[in-house]
Amino acid sequence: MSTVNFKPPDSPESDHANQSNFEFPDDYFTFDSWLEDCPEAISSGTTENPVNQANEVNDSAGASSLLQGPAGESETIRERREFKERYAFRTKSEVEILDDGYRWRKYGKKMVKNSPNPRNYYRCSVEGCTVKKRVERDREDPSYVVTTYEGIHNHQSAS
DNA sequence: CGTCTTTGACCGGCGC
DNA sequence: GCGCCGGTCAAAGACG
Repeated sequence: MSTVNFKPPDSPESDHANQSNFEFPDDYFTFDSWLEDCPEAISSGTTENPVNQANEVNDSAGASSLLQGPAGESETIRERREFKERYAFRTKSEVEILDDGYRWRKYGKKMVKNSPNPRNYYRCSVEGCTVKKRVERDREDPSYVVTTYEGIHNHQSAS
């Protein structure tokens, strides 16, 4: 199954636009303001199983670069609150190209040091839509894919 | 013919 | 001041 129809929670009201039944991933997470600002929040009260999931996402994400310096202990990290709506999903899939009903154009690939797997950057093909998508494989579970949506679609599903 | 993938290079920020 | 790292761009090619 390379095609998974699913609608992000930030989607407008076009629920049953052309897909009313979407497969809900095994693992699924949503972040309103990401967790790089308060990594403690997810590790102190939101975690039921601190074995992986949120911890994995947090650790494998860019947050690690902010937390890697326990010696420096910079407190000015949280000064940056310019993030928009960001949603991270952890899905069990063979392929990272999950079709969510929108058209994505890949604009970059990068190898992150924290992960042996490359990270893919996608962007919505629709002009005027600034939604971006970041897809990365799980560091310890190659069968899992971490998809991070950034922004909100200001148009209907184009597909 | 139009659209999208790919790859390397480039850039800016932050850390040291 | 330099180096590292993540993120983005851009040209060429592939593909339908």
